[in-house]
Parts: sequence; C-alpha cells; structure tokens
Amino acid sequence: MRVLHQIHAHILTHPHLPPSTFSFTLSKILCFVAYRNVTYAKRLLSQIPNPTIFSYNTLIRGLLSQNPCQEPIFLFKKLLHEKFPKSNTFTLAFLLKSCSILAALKEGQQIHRHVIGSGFGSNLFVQTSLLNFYMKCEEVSLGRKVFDEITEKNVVAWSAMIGGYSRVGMVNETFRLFRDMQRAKVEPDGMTMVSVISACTVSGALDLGKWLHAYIDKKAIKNDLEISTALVNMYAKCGCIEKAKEIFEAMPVKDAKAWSSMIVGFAIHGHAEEALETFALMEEAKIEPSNVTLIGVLLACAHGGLASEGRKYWSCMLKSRIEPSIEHYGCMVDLLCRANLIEEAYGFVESMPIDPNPAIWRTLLVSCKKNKMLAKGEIVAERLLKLEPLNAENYILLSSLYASRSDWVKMSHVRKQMKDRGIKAIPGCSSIEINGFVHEFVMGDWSHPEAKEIKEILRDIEVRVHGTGHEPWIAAVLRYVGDEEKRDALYEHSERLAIACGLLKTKAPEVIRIVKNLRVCADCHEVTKIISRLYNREIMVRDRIRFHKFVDGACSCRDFW
DNA sequence: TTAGGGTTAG
Repeated sequence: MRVLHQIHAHILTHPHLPPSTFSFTLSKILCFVAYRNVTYAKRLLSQIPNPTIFSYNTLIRGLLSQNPCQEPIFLFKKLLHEKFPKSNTFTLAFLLKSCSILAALKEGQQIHRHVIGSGFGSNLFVQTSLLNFYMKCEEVSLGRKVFDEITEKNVVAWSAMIGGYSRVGMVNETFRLFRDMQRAKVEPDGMTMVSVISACTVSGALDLGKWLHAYIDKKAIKNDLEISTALVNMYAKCGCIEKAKEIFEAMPVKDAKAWSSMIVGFAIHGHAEEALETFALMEEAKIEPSNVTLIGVLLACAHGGLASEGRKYWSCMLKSRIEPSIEHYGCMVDLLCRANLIEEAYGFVESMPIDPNPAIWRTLLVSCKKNKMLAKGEIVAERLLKLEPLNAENYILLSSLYASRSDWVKMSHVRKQMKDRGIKAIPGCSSIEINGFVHEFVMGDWSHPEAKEIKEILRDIEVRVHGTGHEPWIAAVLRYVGDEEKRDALYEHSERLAIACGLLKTKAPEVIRIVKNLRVCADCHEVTKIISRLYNREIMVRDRIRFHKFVDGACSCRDFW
C-alpha cells in the first residue's frame, strides 16, 4: 500500500503527464486498491477525469469483497441516470453477484431486464451470473430457465446450476444434473465436486458420497483442502465418523474450516472427548479457532454432559477475539439444560446481552417439561409464545408439560388455543438413500410407489413391537382424535416409514441410515431401539440435532438427547 | 492498453 500511495502522490504532483496516461495509471492503482481499501478506492475514482466503465467495474468488484451492501446497486442507478459511461458485461455480472449476495430479487430482476435490453443476454458470464443469482434467491425455475438457454454450457455454468440445486436441498435433481453433465462430456472440476458432495451431506446419501469419493480418485481431480473438507463433512454427517477421521488425519494442510468440520462431526456423534482432543490439537497447530469451531466445542460438551468443561471453554471464549453469537448462547443454554441445571440456564438467559431467540426459550421449555417444572415452564412458554406464536412445536411442548403433571384442563386449553389460531405442526420429513435415489417420507403421506408393501412392514413392526409389551406414548400426539388414531399417527411418523422402506428394500448387515428434519420423538426413539433388536438391524438416525446409532435394543445417545 | 461467472465448517 505504501508504494501505491507513493505512485499515487507522484502522479498527482506531475500534472504534465498526458491525460490518457494519467487516467490509465490511476485506474491501475484503483485495481490494486479496490480489494483492500474501498474508501481510498472511491477517492481515487473521484480523481480520474471522465473515468471509463473499467474503473467503475473495479470499484463495484471491490465493494463485493466488503460486507454486503446496496452500494453497487446505487452506483449502477447513478450510471443509468447519467447515461455515461455505459455499462458492459463486467458491470452486469458484478451487479448480479451483488444481488445474489443480498438475495435482492427485485433489484436483480431489474438488472435482468437491463441485460435483455442491452443485448448482453447471450454472454456466458452474464448468463452464469444470472442463473447463480436466481438460485441464491431460491427461484429455482427461473434459474433453470436461464441455464437451459445457455447454448455452450461450460464447467462453470454446470457447477453453478448443480450448486444451486444442492443448496436448496433438491438432492435428486443435483445428482441428475451431475449425470447430465457427464453425458454432455463436460469434465467436472473441484468446485463441481464440492457442490455434489455437499448435496450428499445434506441428504445423508452415503453410497453416493462414497461413489463421488472414488470418482475424484479415478479422475485424479485435485484433492485439495476444499474437497477434503467436504469429504470429512460428508462422511461425518452420513454417519461414518471413522472414515471422516481417516481423511482428516491424512490432510497435509488443515484450515479452521477443516478443523471445525472434524470437531462438529465428533460432537454430533456424541464423541465429546475426541472433539475436545481435536480442539487441543488445533490450538497446538496454531490455527485460530473460528466462531464455528467454538460452536462445535460447546456442542460436544453439551452432548457429552460436560457442564464444567463447557463453562471453562465459554469463559475462554469471552477472553478471546470471538464475539459470542446467539448460536453460542444457544449451545450454553442447551449444555446447562442437559445437565439439569435449569435455574442456572434460566439465569444465564436472563443475563444475556442480546435478546434470546425462540430456540433458546424452547430449549428451556423442553427441560422444564422433562423435569415437570410447571411454574417455570409456564413463564418460559409465555416468553416463547410471545416471540413465536405460530409455531406448533411450542404448543405441543406446553401441552405435554401439562400432560406430564396430569393437568388435563390446562392441556385442553392449549389445544384449543392452537386450534382456534389455526396452527398446524411442521410435517416431519425423513429420507433414506437406496441405490443412489433419495426416498423422502412425510408423515401420513402414502404417495410412495411401494406404499402397500411399506404398510405391510409397518403392520408387522406394530404387532412385533406390541408383543414386547411396549405401550405407545400417545401423549406425544396432539390431535383431536381417539387413542387408537393417535397410535396410528405414531406409527405413521416419517422416520418409521423410512425405516420400513429400509427394511423392505435392504438386507442385513447393511445399516439403515435415516435423515430426519425434526428431533426424534420419545416414542419413535423407543420403538427404533426395539426394531434394531427384533429385526437384528443397525439403524442410524440423524435428526435435527445429532446422530442416534441403534444397535441391539440400545441407542448411542444413551437416551440423552 | 487493464478484469469476469460456479464451492467450502453451525
């Protein structure tokens, strides 16, 4: 920067330079400066007489590397208003990038209209930026339309579309497009692979993930830091923590993201000690922990029941450069609640310098319910319902708190409140990958082509589980129906449909791997334990919070979740 | 005379 300042000063003090050289040199300095110091870049731009579009583009690109802001859009409006200099494909691509960062749909669509009007609609860079913008705004069909209109699709265009599908969770579309890309004879690169692996991570598609891993080796795609991190994350989230560890240990270079992936992986598997050992090794390796690393560490302490260690890491964090975020506070509340330190957790929430979010109040309410703390639970529920009056889960929790104390009057009052307000529960959704296809199940949805066979397996499960003396915990079902229907409702919980599908379509010793969008309910947890014993199958369930490994009638979480 | 689009740990 010092040298740049000197050149800048030299130019300004030599006004005899030809105007074109003067402008060109300043615009070159602007290039170097834009990423580092936007304020300085703006001053430079103001010193260039009649700056070309190149200089404006440089500034816009610099602004993109800063915190997300509307400034590129304001700058574009100014250019449009002044009609000079005219924007080019670079301007439009950078602006679309800005809109994608902000997920600014309206502004991006205005730029799209400008793209068409200015005749740049067939420029590959602009098209790729457009499709990426729509996908970041989760406008999937608009993004796909732009993609389909690209005549010469290169690896970047394919990757942008694949990455877009992956981000919005359209797993089967991600894989389908990846296969289309191969058919189109476009070779995927590292970035493409990271996106496809990430889709496996989200959906828990282990077999596809393993296939991709082999594909990377076969095609000799450079197995760099990003790919290795994606693989560590994929194996950990697909239930293979040992394989994740193997890849992680073989990595020659590890950054904070790689370390965090491993730590979070151990944490969600309930391997608290290994998570903390890994964190200690990270510190030894002098890699600065990030905010996510600390979330992993606190998560590990919470799931491992290590309250005092958690407090220790918390106070270390307060002394560090990491600003505790709402997620960190959430982890601490979870940690204290799991250790049944509910009063301490409540005090902690009361003293938070930032407003507690619904998730934090819900954690407290779950604990109050578990410990049948009615008075405290009512206070917590009031705060929660004020913040989030439309979430069915909150009413279900409060209702089961009353149920746990046999307060049927208050329980039915909550149910009525829920009914009057027209609040419906978020449907549970579970998935299972079989032969490269992810089957999704929503509670009570029988649209699966093999629904009849799945129903037969469910009936078999019901009879056999009943034979062990298990009584369904029907208080978990909040519906205005008789007990029999409630029993049926439990048997139609999405994870049971997915487990039944796994039993139908796979054979032992293959592990049945399920991914669920919500937490596993108490009855499903109990029944899955029984199924693992009765059918002699290992069942892995990844719920919203963590992994459960069911083997021979027991769960790896030791019923602590 | 200058430059560009796609990924990555919660």
